[in-house]
Amino acid sequence: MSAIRLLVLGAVKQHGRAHGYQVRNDLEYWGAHEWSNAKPGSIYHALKQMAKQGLLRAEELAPSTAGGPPRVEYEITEAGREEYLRLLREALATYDQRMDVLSAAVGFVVDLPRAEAVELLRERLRRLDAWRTSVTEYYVPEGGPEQLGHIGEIMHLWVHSADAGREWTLGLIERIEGGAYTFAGEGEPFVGVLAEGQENPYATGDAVED
Amino acid sequence: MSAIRLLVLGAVKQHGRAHGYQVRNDLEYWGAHEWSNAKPGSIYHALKQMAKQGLLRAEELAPSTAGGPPRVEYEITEAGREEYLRLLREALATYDQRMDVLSAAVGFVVDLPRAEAVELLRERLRRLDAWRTSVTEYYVPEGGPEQLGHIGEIMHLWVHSADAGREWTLGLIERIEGGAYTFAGEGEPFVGVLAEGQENPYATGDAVED
DNA sequence: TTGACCCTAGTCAAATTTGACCAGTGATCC
DNA sequence: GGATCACTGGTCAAATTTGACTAGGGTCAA
Repeated sequence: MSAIRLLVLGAVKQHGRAHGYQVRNDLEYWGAHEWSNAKPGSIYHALKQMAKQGLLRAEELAPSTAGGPPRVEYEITEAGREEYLRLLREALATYDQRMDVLSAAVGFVVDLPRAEAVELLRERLRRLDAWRTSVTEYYVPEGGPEQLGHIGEIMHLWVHSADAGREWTLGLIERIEGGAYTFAGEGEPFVGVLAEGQENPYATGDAVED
Repeated sequence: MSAIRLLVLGAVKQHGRAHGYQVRNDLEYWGAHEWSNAKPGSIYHALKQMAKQGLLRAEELAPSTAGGPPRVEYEITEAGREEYLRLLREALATYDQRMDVLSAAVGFVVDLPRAEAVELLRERLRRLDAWRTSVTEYYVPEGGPEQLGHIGEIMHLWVHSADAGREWTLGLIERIEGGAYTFAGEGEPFVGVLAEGQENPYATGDAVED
């Protein structure tokens, strides 16, 4: 699973109604072009595809404001809302060592109730531990890890990465349980989209290197 | 960059001469189907594509041993060898937070001279540090990180991940400088391919979960 | 006033990736 | 002795991703 569907669904949902360029702009505002595969082609493709699958409702507008091809505005459907939550839950709970998916999920995590967010992160911990165990048990030959030669370094990398992921997840759980942030049903949600006409402070900056 | 080209080039190179299924088997032996996008379709596609680009030399054989479509055997060309080294060096030095690419690179690192491997890992450290700095500098708003709300957790994740990557890289450099493993030009290289007829101890096991 | 840019809003072909499927061969089971 | 299952060695269509390109309009200085 790539992060693009989650990002695009989330952007359309937060906007209420958006055309491709707005989504593209939001993702740039979030810096997503730096840490995910949010290229224009991918975004427009995802929009069209999800509209075809009933996750979004598309409405073609006349090319009024400017020249160029006619714009299409999208709204999220009920099925899209469900898919959004499904993707979000999956991204939080699974350990697939993909920072882009996890980053996107963290950005949307407050769309869930606080208790559920914590429960999903705990599930993440369980899967991380299971993975760590299976790596150490499964890939260690009888003669000890030295038998593997430099290949053992790959295992080392994985275990190290699992431990780092564990630590970060624990910290996040702690902060959430400690009352940080505003989750679903707790008041004014955090707004992360650009209003119409608002300039993007992060646009085309001398940004994070790829 | 995905890891598939590096993996396939490396497999063909180690084999000297290999057909698609052998490559597929080697990658499974290395567990690559667990941690990279090494599906059959990707492997066969990469072989054909790289043959078209002159990185591999293809030779069609009669469908002798078994039925089914005629097999194609591949050998690495000089251009392929250069591309292999280029991909390997790039994968070691760049910080793109993709575990699959890094894992593949670690698996092949002993194809380089020891000193070069260390130098590439040092470059990796430099880029990691640069990334960490740009994240903390660029994404912190004037009012302090609290302004970001839960979005700050994404930054937190990145910094945490950069620090973990730094630590692992430092450890690896230390072990390599301490004389571990056998690098290019230092004697018998580590053999990581399945000989003809050798059974694959890791095939279709109850493997690491995805 | 025109040429050099940038901004908006996308399109498109090519490359890659996914996941399902296919067609022989050989072994095993009952 | 026929069914079935696993292994070998792939193919193929569909989905996705990439990266370059398009086209109209505005701005701004020479």
